[in-house]
Amino acid sequence: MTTDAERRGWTQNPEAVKQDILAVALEEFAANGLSGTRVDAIASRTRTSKRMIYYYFKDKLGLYTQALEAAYLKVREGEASLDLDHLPPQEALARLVAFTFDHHRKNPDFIRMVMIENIHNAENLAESQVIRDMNVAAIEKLSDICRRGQEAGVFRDGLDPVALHWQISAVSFFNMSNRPSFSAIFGGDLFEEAGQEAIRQQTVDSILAIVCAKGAQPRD
Amino acid sequence: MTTDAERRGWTQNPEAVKQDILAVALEEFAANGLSGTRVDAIASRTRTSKRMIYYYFKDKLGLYTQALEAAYLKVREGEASLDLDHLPPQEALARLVAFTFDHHRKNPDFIRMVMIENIHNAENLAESQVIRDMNVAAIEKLSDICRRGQEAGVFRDGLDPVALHWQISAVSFFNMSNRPSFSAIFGGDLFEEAGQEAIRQQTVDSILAIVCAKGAQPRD
DNA sequence: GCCGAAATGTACTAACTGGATCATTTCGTT
DNA sequence: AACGAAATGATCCAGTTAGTACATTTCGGC
Repeated sequence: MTTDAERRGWTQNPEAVKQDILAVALEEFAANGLSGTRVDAIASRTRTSKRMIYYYFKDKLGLYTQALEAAYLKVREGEASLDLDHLPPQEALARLVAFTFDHHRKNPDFIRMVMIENIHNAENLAESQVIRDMNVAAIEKLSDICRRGQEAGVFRDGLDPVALHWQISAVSFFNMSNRPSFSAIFGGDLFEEAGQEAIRQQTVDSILAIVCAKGAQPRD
Repeated sequence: MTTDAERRGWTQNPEAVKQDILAVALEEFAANGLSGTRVDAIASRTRTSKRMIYYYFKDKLGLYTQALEAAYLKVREGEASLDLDHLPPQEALARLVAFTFDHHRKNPDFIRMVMIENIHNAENLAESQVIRDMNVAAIEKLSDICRRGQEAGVFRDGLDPVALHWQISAVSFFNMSNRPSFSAIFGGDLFEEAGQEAIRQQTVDSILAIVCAKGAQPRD
């Protein structure tokens, strides 16, 4: 099927142009970093021109910021599907950890954007109210599980959901972010499928271990 | 005291010049990334000139590579002081984890260099035999503890020292690398002194939990 | 004290790169 | 169908930056 754009020179289509640019920009920034990315490189991979980048996104940093938001948005959308309310607390937590681990694996561009943003001290991320809101919401699932676990007496008191989230994120994130250096040094075994399953299980176990009340049953 | 260099124009001092350049380069690369760093910026902070950078390090990438090696060297030197052989396995492991956690905190430049290197898929790191050797040696302490723990019957069988090291590194590294984004989103409480002690303890606990043999005493 | 290689300083350049300018086309509204 | 705002294309430019050419100084060995 030939679109209008192909038949004639071009058609006005602001939204599609914006999305086209944004998608390419995300890939380029994720691949090359902020200063490493060339605006011309983005433009040339686009169906439109550099002119439009500046028209819609003001400047390189504006484009980068929106690409960052797009990355967060995409990843948080993928999390929404997870429903754990019907599971007992231990099982729910185990699922959440395993899911988080896998979810990070499936979103390398997101990981790289966050890495890059951290290199820049999260200065752009800090400006984005959108991103803060998304993430604070993301921790509610975990808080909920903690509360249920404590009410059921299977989790210990004094749990800090943020600290738990911190640890879950740490391993899930590091697994992707430092894969190149880690496997360059220690070999790639851990990043084969079998290795990944092992460290995912190890992660689940270690998280469950620190939340479980003394004397409570280990699950399974 | 006035040195010869100050009295007259300058003195030949290859080694000092090299080290001067390298120290500044490490700071600049750690702060700004590979493509974000300006060779002129390094040169101007040096007691010497850009000319010497190219004289001793060939090009920007050569300088970067050596700065990376210097960062690794410095951090691995700091680890050598740790002696755990006289401690019982559980205690030794707890100490190693806590030490690793703190050691990462004390070396932000190293963290940032590794982050940057991972952005570049560890391509330069992979080339460096020096770095690989250093790191493989670093895991021996851990292997040793595992072996002792298993012989004493307090650690479970089938431990993988590399997987353990992976998890210890993950939290210790993430604690520094993602601090900007994490605290932008969730606030900085975890990175105050009290918060850091809490998550360090949480890390120690979670590692001990996954190595301990079923039914073995929790330490303390 | 002199000679040559190593070390250093100064000035320059060619290429790159973010961004701007100018001109043109589309298309909803009237 | 004409008008004006929005959207797009084609070029250009000024500042930056990695890297170099050329000249000079130091200093150990003889």
